[in-house]
Amino acid sequence: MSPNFSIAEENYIKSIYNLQQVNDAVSTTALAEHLKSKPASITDMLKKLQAKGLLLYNPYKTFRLSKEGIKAALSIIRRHRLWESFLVHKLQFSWEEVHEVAEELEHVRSKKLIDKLDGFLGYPKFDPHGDPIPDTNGKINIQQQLPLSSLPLNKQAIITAVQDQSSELLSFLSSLKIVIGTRLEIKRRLAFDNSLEIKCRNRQPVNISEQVANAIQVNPL
Amino acid sequence: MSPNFSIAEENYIKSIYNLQQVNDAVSTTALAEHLKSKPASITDMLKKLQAKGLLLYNPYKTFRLSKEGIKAALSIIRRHRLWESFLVHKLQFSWEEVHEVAEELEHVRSKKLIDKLDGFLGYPKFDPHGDPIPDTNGKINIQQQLPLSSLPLNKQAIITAVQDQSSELLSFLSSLKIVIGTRLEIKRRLAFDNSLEIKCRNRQPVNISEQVANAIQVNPL
DNA sequence: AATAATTTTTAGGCAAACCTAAAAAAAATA
DNA sequence: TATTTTTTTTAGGTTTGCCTAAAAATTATT
Ligand SMILES: [Mn+2]
Ligand SMILES: [Mn+2]
Ligand SMILES: [Mn+2]
Ligand SMILES: [Mn+2]
Repeated sequence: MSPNFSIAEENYIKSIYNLQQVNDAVSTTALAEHLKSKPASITDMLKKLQAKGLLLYNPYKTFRLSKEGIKAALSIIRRHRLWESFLVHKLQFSWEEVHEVAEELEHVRSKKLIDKLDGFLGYPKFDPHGDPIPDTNGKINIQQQLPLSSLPLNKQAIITAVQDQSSELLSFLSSLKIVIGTRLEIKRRLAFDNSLEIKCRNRQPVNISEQVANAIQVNPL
Repeated sequence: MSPNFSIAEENYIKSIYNLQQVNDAVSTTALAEHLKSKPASITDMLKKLQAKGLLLYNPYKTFRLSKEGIKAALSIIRRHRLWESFLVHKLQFSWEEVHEVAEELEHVRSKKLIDKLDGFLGYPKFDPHGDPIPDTNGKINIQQQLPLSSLPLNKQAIITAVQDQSSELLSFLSSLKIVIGTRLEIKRRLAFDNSLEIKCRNRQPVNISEQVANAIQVNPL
């Protein structure tokens, strides 16, 4: 059946998947930073993943997940996002607290557990950060979205997702009442620092930095 | 705050706790069998646990958990039994399937997660096998019970727990409709093999072996 | 009490997953 | 293109948790 990966291997597979979504070519250093480890450790693991057929790897050049590797990544991501949904909707965690706990829960490898959890939650399509949840066959609907920083001025859009790396960012957005589904538009863009003045229906406009605008994904109306 | 133990350490602590409940003196070989490893590996870990102050250890003689070690064990057992309850009552697992999955879930170390899960389940006092669940402070109510094999003839009793090591045993009992709360009495004891003929109210009597009777805990009425 | 059997520990090794420092390759710059 | 800088890999080492085989201690038997 489906092979069993170690926790370390799973964390590598998921990180590589996430990085290659953004940038087709993943680098050893980028992955080391993402995983808070050292480049030499990355190389060790790249060789192991290649040996297991999960990675297409040209030493000194590029690497990316094989078909097999992507399948494994989607299964881990499914677990991660379902647990996040459970924590928020059943245990009343707030959206910025769940990532860390899900980072551990995702490694409990029982297909039956995850499929039952999915049903218990009512087969959610998105996690609390707006990211799509792969179904039991690993099918994922990547939604059409762009970073808020690329949205034209005065164009209405709905927030579809927020990159959930940092819980600080998520609680900051919560405090501004900026959540998944919030409708907004950009009123002004400062050339000086690329910060944005954004306006939600019947609310005071607020200013956000370029970095924050990059982390927010929107779907233009 | 509370120190963090590795998964291996947690499994050792829990096994030692369980063994010393039955038999005050735990032996290296017994622990090795319980953990499906080798005596030499046990000795390695005993030294580590002693160094961390979790174990009172006299080489070549006996060992048992320190106060600190018992506290750690109860916390792991709390997690294990709450997850088992979740799996049975929320995800409709059957009682013989849950042990294996809970064996992994128990290692997710987040006090907040477990306390919220406890509330979500309605602060259950017992797990699906009838074993008491320690509360958030580690307090556990050990119920007055004895193995069915020690129950006198013709004395009514209620099943309070079943030792859950083997899922085979649990599904066997399910098929006989013998579950937690079932009221029964022993009608006959065969000296030949110590097997028992047991009778539940308005049901046909059934025969069970000495080993099965040892695994069933009862509370005499 | 001496010997035999059993249990436990020690000695030495291995694999996984990390690390630092050095070497090699690739990319950037002059 | 030659040189410098940056990136990546290799070499060698550590810790954790496991193993087998041998030695030591304990317990059982004569
Ligand atoms: Mn993880
Ligand atoms: Mn998420
Ligand atoms: Mn376990
Ligand atoms: Mn149980």
